[in-house]
Amino acid sequence: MLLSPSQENYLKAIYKLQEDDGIATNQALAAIVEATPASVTNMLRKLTDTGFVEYEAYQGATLTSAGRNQAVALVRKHRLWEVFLVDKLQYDWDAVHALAEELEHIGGDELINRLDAFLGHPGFDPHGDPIPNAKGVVRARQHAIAASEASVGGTFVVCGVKDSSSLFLQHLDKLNIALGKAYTLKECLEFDRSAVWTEQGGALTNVSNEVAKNVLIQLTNE
Amino acid sequence: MLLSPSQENYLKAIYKLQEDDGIATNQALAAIVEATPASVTNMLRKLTDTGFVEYEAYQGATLTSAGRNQAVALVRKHRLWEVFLVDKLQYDWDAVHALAEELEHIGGDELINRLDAFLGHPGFDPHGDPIPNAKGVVRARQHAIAASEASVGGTFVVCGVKDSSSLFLQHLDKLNIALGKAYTLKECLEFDRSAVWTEQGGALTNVSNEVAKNVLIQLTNE
DNA sequence: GTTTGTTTTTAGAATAAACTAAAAAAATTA
DNA sequence: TAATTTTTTTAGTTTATTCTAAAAACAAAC
Repeated sequence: MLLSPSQENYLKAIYKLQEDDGIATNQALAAIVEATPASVTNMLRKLTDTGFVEYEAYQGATLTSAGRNQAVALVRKHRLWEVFLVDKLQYDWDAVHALAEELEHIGGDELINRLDAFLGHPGFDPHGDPIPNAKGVVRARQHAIAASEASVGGTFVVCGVKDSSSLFLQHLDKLNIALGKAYTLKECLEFDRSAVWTEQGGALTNVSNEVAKNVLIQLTNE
Repeated sequence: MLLSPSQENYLKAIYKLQEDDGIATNQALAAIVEATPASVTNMLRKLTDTGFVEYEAYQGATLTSAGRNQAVALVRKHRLWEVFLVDKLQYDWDAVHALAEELEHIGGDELINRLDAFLGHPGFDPHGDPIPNAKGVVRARQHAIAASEASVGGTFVVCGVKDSSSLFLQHLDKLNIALGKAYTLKECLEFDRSAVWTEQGGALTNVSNEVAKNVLIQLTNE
């Protein structure tokens, strides 16, 4: 069964919503695929007919296993292309999403498996999100929590972001926060719930709670 | 002005026909873009309205300079992606056309210029066709003639193909003929106009006239 | 438990790109 | 030149995806 780019985007959107919220409502889907709720109803019909989605009026959409396979394959393609763009073409991590969004619809398994091999079978994309393998298995990020959950004195490594919008990623660039960097949480400021992080080198960074909530970290025992 | 993949394909087709035959007829276009002549008429209208094509009923289509710029940019994208697929992803040269056909519609100048740099600014694609530079300048292949034009005793290097269909390229693979290889034309056989080529190493290859007409060579003075 | 408000669906229409079949123009042949 | 063939265009449909506006269903609040 061959899917159009548009249909693929719907499957990806349903997948994302199911992962995040458990339920894919019509309106949430409309926001993601940038269409009206009426268009979403239409497309869900079609995807139900072709067996990728289960959907009953007013009940929201669920992926069938065929649908989930497609969605995971798309996530894999998206994230591998992002790795390519950052690692090989030197793009900044905040600039790759839109291009990967186009590239993910190209070719089939052959292309993406070759790309995967060329990139050295990376486990994570430039935002720290795990890359499903060729069989569609998504390895969960272990021990990742939001930086806002850390306790004073704790040490951690930045391993991902919750928000991967350009705006947020550029903000992290300005704060000089990047994946893989290690910090100690020095203190939490009562006034605005912002935090002070120190790098190994000693540099101080003031991190707002809004930012900390969207940075994923792994605690280190040291 | 933003063009759809379909519109881009028409521009590329007109460009190709103008280069090869001088004139882009409705029917020839239909064959290339795989549509009916009626659909071609429709699209030529639209492309005329948007200023990429000059077209009057029954007179065939011509690219405006805007149209030619677009077409050359597409050729550049197509050929650079082919280099990527062969050099980096280890595809065979007969397998890359279809994928490049999809990839060429992705992204803009930024992406393709980064890809170009990553590949080391290649001058030719895997079939020996020249790659237009970022300014749209297409360097002509110098001294290239069809292998069928060589004279007995002459030495030459294979530098391209006229036919880049999968079928033909796979045939060349079977004959062990590849770009960059040097041969001497040993003899021409009267009976079926086939030729005998010898490699430096001494290996003999029997080449039909049909094949020789589609292999491009550069004569070497030795 | 009505009323109010939100979400979803229906119904009908728009757009892009393709199609078929028939008419018109151009090219070729007799 | 007239007749025939080929090519191109016109006219009217089709398909996929989207839209708007109105109706229906659901959820919440009084």
